[in-house]
Amino acid sequence: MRIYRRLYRHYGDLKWWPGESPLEVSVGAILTQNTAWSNVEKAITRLKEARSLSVKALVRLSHGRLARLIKAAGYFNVKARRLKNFISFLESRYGGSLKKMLHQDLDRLRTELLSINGTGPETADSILLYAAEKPIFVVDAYTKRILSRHGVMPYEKSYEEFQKLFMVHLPLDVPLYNQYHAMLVNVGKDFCRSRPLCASCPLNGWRGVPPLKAG
DNA sequence: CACCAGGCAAGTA
DNA sequence: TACTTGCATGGT
Repeated sequence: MRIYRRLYRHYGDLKWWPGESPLEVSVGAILTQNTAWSNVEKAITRLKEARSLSVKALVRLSHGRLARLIKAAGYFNVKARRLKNFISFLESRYGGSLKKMLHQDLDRLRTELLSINGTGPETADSILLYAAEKPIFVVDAYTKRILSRHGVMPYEKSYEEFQKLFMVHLPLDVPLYNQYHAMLVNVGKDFCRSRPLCASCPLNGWRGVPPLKAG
């Protein structure tokens, strides 16, 4: 896509990575559901301080203790349950080996992840791309907002429709999808927060769509 | 003070 | 199938 090149000219290589290990990436993917990443970082930090960012520790933790540790990420009761669901699946099906679980082929792993209660399409694809390094495009709120705003696809189209749009126009390439997603998140943060910022968005003029005007 | 942030599942009609 | 609602903290 030409949008990619336009964004690349603006940002250059980002080499974005939302975690230091596959487990940290997976935990972060669940914690960031409808939540600012800055709050997720606080929760991850608490988990590390408590030496609890490991499969064994997470299995051992009670719901209440886990919920307290991740409090800063919001929805802590829901997310504690979802983390437990993920870890329980890992324990029972793979003896706690995340590596083994992530080693499968993309389609099987995606189906498995989606079968876990609390892991929807975006969470599953984040784990697939960033933890398992499988070539799947991650669609998030920024992606839908930015593409619909610039007249590429209506906002109400499904997750899979947005995902297909990227994947039929681009090669299956992990670093490419990583870079593209990172750039879209940055566009969202850098230019979609207010109208004055919007005016300098690198995508303005795409398909003739002008920046938003005041009023 | 109000509003929003890198979703998802469960309930309702 | 297609809405609607609950979940919750921290930043602006």
